[in-house]
Amino acid sequence: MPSTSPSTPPETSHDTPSSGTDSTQQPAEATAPIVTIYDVAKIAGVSYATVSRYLNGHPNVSKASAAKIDAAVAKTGFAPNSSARSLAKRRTHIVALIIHYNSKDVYNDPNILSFLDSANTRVAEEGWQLVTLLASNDDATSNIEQLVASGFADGYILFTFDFNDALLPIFAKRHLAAAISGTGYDRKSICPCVDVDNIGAMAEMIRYVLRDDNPPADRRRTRPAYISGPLDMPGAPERFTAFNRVIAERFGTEFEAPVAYSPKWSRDGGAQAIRQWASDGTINRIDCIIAASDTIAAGAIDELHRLGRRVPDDIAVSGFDNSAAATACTPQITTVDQHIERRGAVMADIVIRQINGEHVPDLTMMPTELIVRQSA
Amino acid sequence: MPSTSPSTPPETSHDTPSSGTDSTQQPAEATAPIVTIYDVAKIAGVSYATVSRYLNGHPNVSKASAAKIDAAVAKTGFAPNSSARSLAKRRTHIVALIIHYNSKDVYNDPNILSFLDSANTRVAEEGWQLVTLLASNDDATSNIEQLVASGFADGYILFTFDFNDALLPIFAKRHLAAAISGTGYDRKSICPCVDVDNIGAMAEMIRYVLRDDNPPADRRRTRPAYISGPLDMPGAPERFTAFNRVIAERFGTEFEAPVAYSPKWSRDGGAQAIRQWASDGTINRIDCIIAASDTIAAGAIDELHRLGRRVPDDIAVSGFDNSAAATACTPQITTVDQHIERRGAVMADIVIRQINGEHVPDLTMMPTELIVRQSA
DNA sequence: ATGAAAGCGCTAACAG
DNA sequence: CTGTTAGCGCTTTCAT
Repeated sequence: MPSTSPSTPPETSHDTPSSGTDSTQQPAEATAPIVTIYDVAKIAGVSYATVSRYLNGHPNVSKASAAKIDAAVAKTGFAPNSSARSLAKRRTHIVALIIHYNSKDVYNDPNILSFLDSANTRVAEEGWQLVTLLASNDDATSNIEQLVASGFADGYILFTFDFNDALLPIFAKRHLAAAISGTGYDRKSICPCVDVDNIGAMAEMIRYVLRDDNPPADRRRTRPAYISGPLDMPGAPERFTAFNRVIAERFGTEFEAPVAYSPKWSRDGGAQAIRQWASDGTINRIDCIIAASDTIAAGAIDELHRLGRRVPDDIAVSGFDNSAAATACTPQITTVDQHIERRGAVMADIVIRQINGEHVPDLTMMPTELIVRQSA
Repeated sequence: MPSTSPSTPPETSHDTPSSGTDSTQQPAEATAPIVTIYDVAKIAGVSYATVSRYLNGHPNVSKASAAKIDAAVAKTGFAPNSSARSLAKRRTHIVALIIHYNSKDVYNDPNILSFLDSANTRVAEEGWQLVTLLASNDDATSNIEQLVASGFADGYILFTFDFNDALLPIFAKRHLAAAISGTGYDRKSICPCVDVDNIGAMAEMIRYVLRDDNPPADRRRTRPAYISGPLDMPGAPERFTAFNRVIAERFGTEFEAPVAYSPKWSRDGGAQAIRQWASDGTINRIDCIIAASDTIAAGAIDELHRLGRRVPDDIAVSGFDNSAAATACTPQITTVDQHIERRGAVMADIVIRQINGEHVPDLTMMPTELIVRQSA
């Protein structure tokens, strides 16, 4: 009876639970009874190839079969096993978003969640799945490295990598569908970048803060200072360059503006800069602060308040990002909107197109917008 | 020569790229040449079963073979395909963390990232992979439903589901390894819960705010008001219950304290409550506000400042969570630390233990801590 | 339109 | 210690 040829594949455990006597109710607890495509085929009375075809939307399946299959699927609650499917199709239909941060720093970036949501939505539209991997320590990072090498996903979105990131080499080596946020990496050897024109946008902001056509003469800002973001992370060097350029152009190359370096994109970095400037007297020689991000600006404003300075009356402060920190602050922060909530979708799109074999640009620049509020 | 018996399996495309002449450099571009365990076996000169054994840390592999395999792996950059591995082992080694939020609300929850980091670290320790799925819209949610049914992960951590969540039924139906954050679901039918004693913790806070042993007599708070979180989400009902109880116990059951309902766990909800109370005069009849979360408290404080009220001099405000919002505020917020940064690890642990077949408690309560700062 | 057969890349008994 | 033999559950020619 068991003809050696697998006309219906190996009848191992595949058999509807109790095909006949359903008397002895098992003690339950058992792992969910795996229902396979063979079970469905048997119940529907068609070959499993037909079930597969139907489920994958192939044209040639009769209405009769379709109906029977629908019924069987409904009855069994069948869902095709994702590993088996991926193995057979050599496509996982997964796009992985890798967030690389040194653990606690993650919390300082108010942009992450909106970026994530944006990418998630775009990928979901495609019927694929976005999964987020958090590389926040060495363990996690090396696991992820392994995962990437194992073909876990069809494409990758890289977020917040510093220039020396341990994960970068694997993307440089293997030719994977990917996109990275920010420029300044050794671009050719990695993957397509998406960024904003940090230099242009920051320059616009600084010119706005230093504007002399608008406010009353006694409010014109002439003594600027800068708080930089971490220079080993994308965006920070460019924004700093913009500051140096505009200052040189406005006040001459010999003009020396105070500069502080925040080691992270955090409120704390902003607060520390102010404390330092307060202790060395710099604070009395400046009338506006250009901060490299909203969080840094917010931290600075907090500390200025603590020292009894009024913002913007005594000193103006500008930010960058238009993140939640900008509006949660009093006064609300004048900033640059880099539309981070669209960046995720744009990057997802670039990855998807690569997966589909399309060509994508090496560099995509997204627009920015000056948002004038009360802080500057 | 091709002996029909698959001693070395089907020699389809498996052959090291140019095994001999490496003259004609291909135009590159091609998809990464898939290197399999067969390639490694062939190069190492052993059977692929031996390679598999060695790579999976089985005891019986000779040093000689091991060395040859190491060399072959290094040479080829081989990494076992994750789909094939999962299919054969019937284990994905993936734990999925599902975050369910109505899109933009995600940004209002400052707890997410620290929770995520905590879970991520715990899962990575195990050598498994945590992946985060964001159910922020219908598309994404139904994709995730499908994914869960397809055995995408070995276990699931459920975060921020409201009581009527569309994803809950699938966990109730299939018997999956999972853990959910918060109580108040129809527990028996879903999965193990992890929570804090919201009632106890909030009661402690309220008693602290209303304390009469500590502050000068003219600062004793006797006219409390409450701003509730969204009552369809875990935690909110319990905290509200605590308020009602303590107030009744302190001032009698007929005492009516003003109550506002924030539709989300957001700053905005706190601000709106204050605006409402300002417009109807309630604001003049209260001297302390118990807010259901730090974000709500922060929004309330902002708005109070805008109205020229001093916190805590004119009115005290307390929060809950000890999130970043609590310290980013001036004055810093007196709150309850629920150690969300440990919750992720605890939940991950519960899921892992289920996967390993261990028994886990239906309900795990985590400790809380009253954090006294300046706002109350 | 549908069944049979082969195979995706890997693990895991089972014999030696 | 190692090779052989079966699958894991699904997709995809290839005939029919």
